[in-house]
Amino acid sequence: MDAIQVLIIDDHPLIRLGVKRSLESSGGMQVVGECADLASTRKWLDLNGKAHVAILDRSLPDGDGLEIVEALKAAGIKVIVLTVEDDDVEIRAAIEAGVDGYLLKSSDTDQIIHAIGVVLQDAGAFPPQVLKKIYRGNQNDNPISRLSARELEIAEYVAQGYSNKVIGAKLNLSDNTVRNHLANIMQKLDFHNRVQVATLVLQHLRKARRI
Amino acid sequence: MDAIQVLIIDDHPLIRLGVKRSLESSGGMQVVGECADLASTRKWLDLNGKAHVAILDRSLPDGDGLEIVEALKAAGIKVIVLTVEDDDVEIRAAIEAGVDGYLLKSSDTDQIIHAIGVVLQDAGAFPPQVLKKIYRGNQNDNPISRLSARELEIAEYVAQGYSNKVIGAKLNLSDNTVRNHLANIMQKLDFHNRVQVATLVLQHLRKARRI
DNA sequence: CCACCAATAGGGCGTATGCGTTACACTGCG
DNA sequence: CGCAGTGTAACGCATACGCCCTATTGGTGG
Repeated sequence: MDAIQVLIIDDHPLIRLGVKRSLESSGGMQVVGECADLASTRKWLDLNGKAHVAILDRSLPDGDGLEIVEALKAAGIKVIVLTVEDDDVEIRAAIEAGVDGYLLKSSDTDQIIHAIGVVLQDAGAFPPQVLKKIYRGNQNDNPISRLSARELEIAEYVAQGYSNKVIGAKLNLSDNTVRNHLANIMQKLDFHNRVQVATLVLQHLRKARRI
Repeated sequence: MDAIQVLIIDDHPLIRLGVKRSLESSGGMQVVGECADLASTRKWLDLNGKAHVAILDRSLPDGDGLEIVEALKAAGIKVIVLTVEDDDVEIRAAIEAGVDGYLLKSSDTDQIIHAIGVVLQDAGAFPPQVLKKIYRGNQNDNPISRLSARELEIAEYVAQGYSNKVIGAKLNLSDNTVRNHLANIMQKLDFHNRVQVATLVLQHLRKARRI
């Protein structure tokens, strides 16, 4: 059997080296490419790069690693995300992007090799610790998702420390209206003042965009 | 000349492997120990482990890597921090803990080898990108540091969404007193409402403890 | 010892906020 | 079509908040 061809996409030279050596020393694997960012990955694909599996980091200097998943899949390359992000939001975003596996950087080298074997059999490689996160995440689903678009807009202004009157001016609304929206927001979230709304929004932002 | 002995402390097997291979392939370096957490590092030191340099990660499963710096220095081991944290707060904390070098995990393997050579000559290994952070950090020094201990305590309760009356009850204060403290806080920070205070505290917490 | 500041506490005043309620227009869905 | 959901707006009321002010106590530094 021919060697399994692996593409490594990670901006940390140390990680690239670690993955490369652990794969090559396991036998039967061959690293056919190393890319440090999205741009070089696209170039590698354009130059007719072929591989069976890509090991993909999320936090790349020029964007989110998930942006390149589609192109990789189109080239017939299985994608395993290897990242430090273990938030349920992040994991779900990766699954929705269509990745075949999700590993944490704290993984052992064996787990990575095992995951590659699994995804090549068209199965999903999601370790228990990762699945647990998703499951728990689905339980107490993000409370902020209950807000309507308009309410979310106002909640974001609240989080920036604006008064109802100022928010009203910004959105061309009566401050009465802003107050009503905020009242509805607080009712939906079971909060009793605007500071709680602000903290929730800030926490949510911290998760949504990685900071 | 004998080989330079290096101890690697990092909870990520991939990073350990990457560092190990890059050091060993450079020639003249020998990895004499690998530890994944604080506890095993202490054990390693107790068993009379000797090394010239330690490559230390900050985020370990059982605590902050900086906690072990003192013990390493006491054993005559130079310490180079290798981490993803590039906040000025984090960098300054490391320098105060007495580390000899500070590298980001995005560093190239050459930089690590170079840093080891530098610290063995009793010099500090702080790349320009790191030093720039500290410098800029010193400029607009953390505004929250202007608050007194009591004010900070109240600011933290504000960030948790409590009203003045509730904060007063929690601290055995009159709500008038809480109000006065908060007024002083807002004056010091040039803020005009409690939400701004809350957001600042939350941002600060995000930096101080890594989340 | 005096000056200064942090911490505590209170009063007063005007405004903002939170809470309940009502009302109406618009949109989409069964 | 009717109905639910959403966005908009207004009113009144009680409370919280922000912004003045004064005052005492205890510690720190000149």
